[in-house]
Amino acid sequence: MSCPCRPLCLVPKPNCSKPDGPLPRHRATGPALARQVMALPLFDGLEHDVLERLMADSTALACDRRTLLFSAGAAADSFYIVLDGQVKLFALTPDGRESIVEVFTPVSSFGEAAMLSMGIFPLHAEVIEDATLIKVGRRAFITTLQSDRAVAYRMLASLCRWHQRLSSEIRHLKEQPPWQRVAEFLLALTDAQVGEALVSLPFNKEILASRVGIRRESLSRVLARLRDMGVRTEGNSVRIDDVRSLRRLCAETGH
Amino acid sequence: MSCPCRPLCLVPKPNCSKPDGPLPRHRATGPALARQVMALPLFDGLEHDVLERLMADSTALACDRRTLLFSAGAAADSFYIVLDGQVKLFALTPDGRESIVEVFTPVSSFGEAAMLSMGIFPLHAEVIEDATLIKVGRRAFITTLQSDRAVAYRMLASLCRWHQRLSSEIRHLKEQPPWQRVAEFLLALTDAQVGEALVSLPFNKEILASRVGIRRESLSRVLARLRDMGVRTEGNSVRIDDVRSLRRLCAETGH
DNA sequence: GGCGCCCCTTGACTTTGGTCAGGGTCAAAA
DNA sequence: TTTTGACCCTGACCAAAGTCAAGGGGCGCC
Repeated sequence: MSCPCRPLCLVPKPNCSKPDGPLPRHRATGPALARQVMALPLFDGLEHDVLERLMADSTALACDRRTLLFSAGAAADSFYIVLDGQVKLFALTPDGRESIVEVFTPVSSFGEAAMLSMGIFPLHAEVIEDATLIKVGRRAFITTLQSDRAVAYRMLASLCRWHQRLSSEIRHLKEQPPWQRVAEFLLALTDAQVGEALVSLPFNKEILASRVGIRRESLSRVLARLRDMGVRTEGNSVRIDDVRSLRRLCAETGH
Repeated sequence: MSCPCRPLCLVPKPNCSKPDGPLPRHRATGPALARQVMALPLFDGLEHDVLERLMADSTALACDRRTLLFSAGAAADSFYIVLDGQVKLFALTPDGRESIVEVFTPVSSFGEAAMLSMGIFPLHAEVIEDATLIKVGRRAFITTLQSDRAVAYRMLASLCRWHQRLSSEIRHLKEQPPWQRVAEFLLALTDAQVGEALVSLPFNKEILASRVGIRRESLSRVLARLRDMGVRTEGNSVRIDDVRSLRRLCAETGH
């Protein structure tokens, strides 16, 4: 579960000759892994040895589906990086239903906010697809922050971007009807600007419904209605006949 | 519009004998103003001279209602602190309606996120109640960030808290029916935990409706329904008969 | 095969929020 | 005084999402 030489040696220095300790269930190791972690907006451009030190105080976790990482109210003394698999952050409504706030896919991180502000997780986190995670402790992280002021600045920018994403989601929830939110979600899965696109849903429909803020029955109906607009969905693969025209439809009046 | 001695001399050092330059339309000046600015979570605990330097490169603005501070797409090379009055951040839907994302009241700040991430404002900002603002330039701010690493850390924490607020709002939008969102909004206006409470709405019903994501007609109906639950509203003052029981109602099933 | 489980879909019905139109109150302007 | 405009409420109607119930298809397992 951990690297042979250190708690977690993800970032061998260029001249390191030791064989990379493979992480369970995750294909990338050593340099490839390092490249992935450094691809996180959070750590983008971080110096090699700073990252090395950070990772040395972290642990890698291999978690099965349905593992509960933490519950709301738990002390947040670390945050997580998703290398593989998926993790959902959700709340429980008083009547026992769960509402999914976010789903994290590789490569992304979550929990920094809770860790740095209140020190308490406000939501529950559960692995929904067998996952490989890195757990980064608060102390190590703060040390890193202080060792290099560029890190703090970069992290600030990264949080700001995230902030924008959240506030645009609020906008969408308020001003778009559900079918447009679904359509935009699908469109976000492809880079294509024109013509046809074939995308595959990153998770099942129950979760997708929760992400766009409707029930799964409504999602079914929405997808049925979208069929008339050239969105054919079978299983978890979706073919969009004309990306451009769908985008136009989404941009039109929420009415 | 600006302080007599400097672009903006909000923070006279203790031994400064110059008279405080009064800001138009804003009661607090000099030390009182400094106290207000330092009350911002963003600047909480900032050293006196650091703040002084920051403010020296800022400008104070007295803006009338309906002033457009910036439009979506404009270059974000500064952010704003609200000392007095109110500013709304909103988007325009394709059919010309506006949806308000946030309303800022004293003392708070906005625009940091846009400034630090993309450098472009994603929303429009308009003064909705005659306001006194401080406009802080990017360069000065970044200098401050770098001069004191504690600032960066504090700002990180502050952004994280904000992040939590946003993500809890997303939760509410998804899992609560409008009447609960309205009720929670009202409850957030009082500190009382039990018994009766008398609150006054910080802005008119049109804006309130937009904040909770419904139309003003719906808000009227919601307020009418809330009357049966002991929420009497006349004008912009609202009396809640039993805070405790209303809170309980809100916590119950969104169903 | 037969069974149960999971995921998804569909239909019938109910509830609710949006839309449109009308009207009321109040205060400032003409 | 009347007029105007800002703000708010209400009713009638409609479209859409939630709810409840039923059922289909795929898949692993005994």
